[in-house]
Amino acid sequence: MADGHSGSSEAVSAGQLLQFIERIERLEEEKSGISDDIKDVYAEAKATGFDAKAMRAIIRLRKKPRSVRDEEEAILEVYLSALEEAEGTR
Amino acid sequence: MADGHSGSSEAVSAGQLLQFIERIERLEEEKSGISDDIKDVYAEAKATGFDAKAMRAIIRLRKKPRSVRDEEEAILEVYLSALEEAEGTR
Amino acid sequence: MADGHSGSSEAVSAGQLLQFIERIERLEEEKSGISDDIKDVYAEAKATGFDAKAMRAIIRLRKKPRSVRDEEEAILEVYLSALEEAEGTR
Amino acid sequence: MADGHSGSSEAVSAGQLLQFIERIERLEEEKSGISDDIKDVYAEAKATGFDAKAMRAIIRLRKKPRSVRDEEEAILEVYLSALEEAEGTR
DNA sequence: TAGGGCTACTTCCATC
DNA sequence: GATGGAAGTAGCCCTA
Repeated sequence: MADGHSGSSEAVSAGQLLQFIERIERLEEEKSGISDDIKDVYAEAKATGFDAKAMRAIIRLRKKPRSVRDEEEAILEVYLSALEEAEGTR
Repeated sequence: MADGHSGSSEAVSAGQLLQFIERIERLEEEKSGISDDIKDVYAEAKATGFDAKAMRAIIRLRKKPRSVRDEEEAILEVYLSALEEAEGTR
Repeated sequence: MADGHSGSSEAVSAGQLLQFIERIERLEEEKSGISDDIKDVYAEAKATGFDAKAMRAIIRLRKKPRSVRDEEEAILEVYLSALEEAEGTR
Repeated sequence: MADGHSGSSEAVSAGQLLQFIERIERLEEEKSGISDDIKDVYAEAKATGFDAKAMRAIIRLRKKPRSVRDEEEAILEVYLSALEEAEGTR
């Protein structure tokens, strides 16, 4: 064996592990680069006179429609059944 | 019965529901008060010259049973040596 | 000096640190106990026939009024100004 | 001008705002896609027999510059010995 | 084992 | 420039 303590299957595992780690690290780098880009856009918008906080609010709103509909429908149902039950006490 | 659809069992349910809700709300208030207390202690410690981050690390360490901690460290070591090995083969 | 390496100020510091740590740990224990109580209430409610998810929705709703009002007013303002501007393009 | 209150500069602003918003939304979509990719890699690694938690720990370690890591460990050690000392005096 | 809820951390913004 | 507070995000756990 080439080195003092490793057989081929451990070598394979070690190599695989390293590959996984490095793939993740590359992806996280990309992700972080995109986060920076987003920051830049906010900064540019701010420099143009826009309010970042308000922009975030808008983006949040535009993002919701799907999730919001789900959640608010659920809440509505809850309210409705709660009301039905509460009306039973009158 | 006064109205067309509610009987005493719904009344009971609605009352029970409200009681459950209110018990939970009281507990959450307490919990949130304690969170505030914890923040206060960290602030006080910080004012005394201690490093909050390190304190958090210590508390985390003390929370985990020794055996768990040892095992996690062991796995980590194994992985780290595997990576060293793998990097050594390039 | 009593031991081989510590002076009284270090002793004080060490004692203070320990006290801070233990105060926090006690508070976290209380907090975690309350979390457990909350879980118990949910479990009890569930056993009584209520839907925990719906209960959570209700509690969320009842909790909001303050924060919601803030946030949704803010969003409303944003929307209003955005609309004012967008109308300028017609 | 067609309406009573909007001039070309508001039109420009509204258009700019929309452009900023859409740029950000596109970037956030990319970011979220990458997050999904990362999850996939962890899942694949796990299926291969690796422990995701340990992998995260490694990635965290590799991300911090050696100097930072050393310093944090040093502080932690100091605090830990302080605690040992303080507990020894009781 | 996948999903959702909870917790904790980090990052960002506003204030002094 | 620092500090505190708030928001968004990631990791963990527990249930179904």
